[in-house]
Amino acid sequence: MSEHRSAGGHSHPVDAERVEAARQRLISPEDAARLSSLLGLLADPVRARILYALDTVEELCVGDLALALEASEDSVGYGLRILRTAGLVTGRKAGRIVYYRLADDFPQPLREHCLRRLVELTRAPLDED
Amino acid sequence: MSEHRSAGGHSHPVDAERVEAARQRLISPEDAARLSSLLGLLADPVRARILYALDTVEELCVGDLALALEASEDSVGYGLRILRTAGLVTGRKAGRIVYYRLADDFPQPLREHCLRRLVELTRAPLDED
DNA sequence: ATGTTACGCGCACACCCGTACGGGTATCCG
DNA sequence: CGGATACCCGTACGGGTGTGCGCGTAACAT
Repeated sequence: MSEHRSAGGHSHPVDAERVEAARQRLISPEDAARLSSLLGLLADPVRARILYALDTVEELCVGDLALALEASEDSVGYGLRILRTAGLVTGRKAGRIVYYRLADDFPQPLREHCLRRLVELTRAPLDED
Repeated sequence: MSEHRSAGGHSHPVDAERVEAARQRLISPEDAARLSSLLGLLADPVRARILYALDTVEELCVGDLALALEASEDSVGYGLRILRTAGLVTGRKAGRIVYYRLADDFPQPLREHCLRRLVELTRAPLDED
């Protein structure tokens, strides 16, 4: 059998029950893709810090944000572009200054769980690498 | 001014107060890196589905996992390697079969919030692209 | 009007990541 | 034993990703 051994390792289950159980309660590839792309937005130190900062002070312009994070204005600008494209942040333009804040429809669970609680997780990592 | 314009867009804050407020309650780059690399593990449909599957049926071997997810055994194997390296899953070897499950010290907040609750978020996405 | 500031944008670069493929090892079956 | 199975590993490759740089634009200051 020299097809694509891609999905053809073994054809018959070892634990047919569990396989079936897993199949029923499984998340679809589409949902997984959505979830992944959403979490992927936090999978970058700069973006994560941006969101966390905006969660605490609610409004900041690009320069001040870069200043607060001690990051390059370029990377902050790029991060904001990604987040803006994804619809997680919005920009209020006042003169030549653009004030960014979390979008009104910012996913509350994401805000609550990933931004606020998971941070504490990373702050108390007793072991790991 | 032809230095690195990296961190030197503007030198004086616009909202000195907010900048200071953000600075104090900020997450360090290290914490952000930890959080990001952790969430980055979920930023892949295959890995996310693997973890979710293992969260529901608690134990599965590689082949059955690939079978349940209808994914290639290669990608599942690769995903498991990443997760195993990160310490999120462990493998119990029984004969030639390796049964995987979530690690004992699997971050509970991650399990609770990202795996279980955030999935519901993706299932009721009112808009987004 | 002229220069400066604040920000966006596009380009080029290096880099990481997931996939596919070919092997390799240990186990089970006949 | 010998062959098939279940899985792991290393490699090569295409594609996506973050960064730095220059330039453009709009707004403010002088």
